[in-house]
Amino acid sequence: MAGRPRSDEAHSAILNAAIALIREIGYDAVTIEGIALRAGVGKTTIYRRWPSRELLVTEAISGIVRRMPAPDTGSVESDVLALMRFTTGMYRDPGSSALLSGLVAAMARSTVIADAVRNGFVGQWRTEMRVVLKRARKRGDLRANADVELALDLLSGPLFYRFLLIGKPIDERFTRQVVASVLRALAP
Amino acid sequence: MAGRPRSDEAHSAILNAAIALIREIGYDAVTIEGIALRAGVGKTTIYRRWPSRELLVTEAISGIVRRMPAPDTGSVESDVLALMRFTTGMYRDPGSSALLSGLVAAMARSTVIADAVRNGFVGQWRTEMRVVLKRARKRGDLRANADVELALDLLSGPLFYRFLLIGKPIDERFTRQVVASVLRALAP
DNA sequence: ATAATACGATACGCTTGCGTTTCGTAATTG
DNA sequence: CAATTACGAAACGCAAGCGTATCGTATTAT
Repeated sequence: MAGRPRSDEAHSAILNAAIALIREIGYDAVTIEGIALRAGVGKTTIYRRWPSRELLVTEAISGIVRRMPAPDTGSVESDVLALMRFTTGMYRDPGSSALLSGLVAAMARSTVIADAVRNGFVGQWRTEMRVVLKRARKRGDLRANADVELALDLLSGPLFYRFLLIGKPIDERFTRQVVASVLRALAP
Repeated sequence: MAGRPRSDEAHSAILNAAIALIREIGYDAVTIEGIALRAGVGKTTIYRRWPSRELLVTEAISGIVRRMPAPDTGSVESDVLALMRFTTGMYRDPGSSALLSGLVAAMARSTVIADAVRNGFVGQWRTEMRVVLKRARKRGDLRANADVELALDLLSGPLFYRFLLIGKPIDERFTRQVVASVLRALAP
């Protein structure tokens, strides 16, 4: 076979433009034409690769996953805090509010996007935190019957809620308070 | 002055149609024309009352507030649970996912809508829960220095997070686990 | 009765984005 | 060099919703 190969440059330019636009104007407001313009690419190039905006965005979301810390300091509290700070770091990023809220809205309407998000950074975070908590439990720093899955929700939930619904700052003090409370609840 | 008065019927029909549509198709997909059609009303009638979709929806949101329980059973746990069940009841309502996620996305882009939501059912719930927790603290069922505002986030957050982001059921068991954990963390 | 205002309905011109097609150019294989 | 495929750019017809204007009708105060 012959022919010009598809440009990897264009591919990633499109994905990056998609994420940037979601951050700036929200998922629902993002258009294929807008992405093409931002990426410096013809619409044709996009349609050749993705049949729908949904699948494009799904792939873009999956690419958001950054390297996540896998802390093991010997102290539950500092391990947990390290992962919590990864979350708060994300929240501090300008545009993350539009990004996250747009994704949440899209998730409510599309199982494909919902799965992509849950298997993406959300799932990864939970996986790492699960390791930290199980290790702590085995070590006796948490109750033997402590429910790890519940703990994940207790830790992430308040930040997520405060960030998206209440709109108050997720500062270090708040984060520490949440961690301390949850660890106290699960203490032996 | 003379002239036909504005129809209260039309007014509430429009607001109801707006809420129903947000539930069904999400905030971003709701159009003025759709609302007019659903309400059995001319577009003119809508534009005569609201200058923008945003303000219309803001007023509709403010109307969502239902009567909220103000429990005082003598037991912290059952008081808290009563208010928590008010929340879970909302979540159980079909379409509440699209409603809430759509509002969250809108809040990220409009301070007006954000304020309406926060002063609406969210604020009311927090007000009631605040009363319950402060009473419990005064009674000595919670630590004297228990942070009530933090407790509100610890209680609502996990449900909100699980509902919108994780997509797992908010059943009675989960609710009880959250309440028990938070009360344990704040116990004297 | 008459003037004033709101009503639902319908049509208007306008804009935006859709998904497709066409074009001349660029890159790759054989 | 020839065949093939991707590229960016531009134009296409189409559909939806915008906000406004114009109907004839209905409801009120004077």
